[in-house]
Amino acid sequence: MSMTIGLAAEKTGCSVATIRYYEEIGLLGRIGRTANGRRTYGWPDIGRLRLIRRLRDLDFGLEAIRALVEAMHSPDSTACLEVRDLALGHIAIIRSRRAELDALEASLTDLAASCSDACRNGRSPECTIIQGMSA
Amino acid sequence: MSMTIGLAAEKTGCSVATIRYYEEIGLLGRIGRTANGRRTYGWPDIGRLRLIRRLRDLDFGLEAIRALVEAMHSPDSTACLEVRDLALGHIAIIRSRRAELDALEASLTDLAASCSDACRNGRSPECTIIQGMSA
DNA sequence: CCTACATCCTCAAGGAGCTTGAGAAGCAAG
DNA sequence: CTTGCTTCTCAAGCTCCTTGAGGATGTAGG
Repeated sequence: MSMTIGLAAEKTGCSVATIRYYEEIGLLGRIGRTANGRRTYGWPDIGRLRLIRRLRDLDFGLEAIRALVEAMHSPDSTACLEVRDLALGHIAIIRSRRAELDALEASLTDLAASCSDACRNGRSPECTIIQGMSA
Repeated sequence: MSMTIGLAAEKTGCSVATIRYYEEIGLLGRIGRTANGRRTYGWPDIGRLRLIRRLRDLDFGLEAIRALVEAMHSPDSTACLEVRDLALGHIAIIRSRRAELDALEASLTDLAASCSDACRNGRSPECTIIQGMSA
């Protein structure tokens, strides 16, 4: 029923060090200890870690996760709906990031093309990069 | 001809602190000083800063930028072609990142939808999130 | 029972790319 | 002269962990 940190790491996909870190910053609540001071994890802990891991995979920040986890432990919680709203908000962020990436790709493509054109034979004064240096 | 750091910041779009940081990590080479120890920037410095800034906007890492900047100062340099190759390599990275974002968005959309379905009236045991907690 | 070796513990620092702050000094304008 | 902006030098903080040192414990094999 109660596992060592290594086992918990296996079951959750978090590294041992990461689990300790999450505890340190207060994401896990109280974690039990054996007589000799080793951490012990039960199923609720595993579930919590898995949830955290999933939300991290979804690119939520630790503060957002902390808020959610806390919401889930308050009795009158509508945590589920909160999660949904956070997810929806997050989608907006992702879309704008993707737009940035698209712009980035276009710029880089241009850059590479102009380099190829101008610098076919090595360094050229026409090169956009070199221009950036001196302008 | 020679500007204060504040002016340089204005002209390059880097913050004052960032410019000092770039100097500290050796991206700028030698920066002049006035008699009382204030930094002075000439046009070549401005150009170099602008280039760095542009490459950062394009999401190049500082180490890559350092390599490029150094290449540009070596006499036999084909820096321009190097930049082009780096740009091309970078495009690949960007594409894979965008793919990740796409997957992320899909997951979040699913998540939000399942929340909406299951938790229309507040917390529900069916909710994927709540399941994550206890499973 | 003894010896490896794996796992655990607690600090502490590192990494990327800056930002922010403290505390002090200089410079220009009113 | 005073006010207020800019500059200076450290130094620490941010995010999210990872890596390492140094030491104690648990487990398996001989």
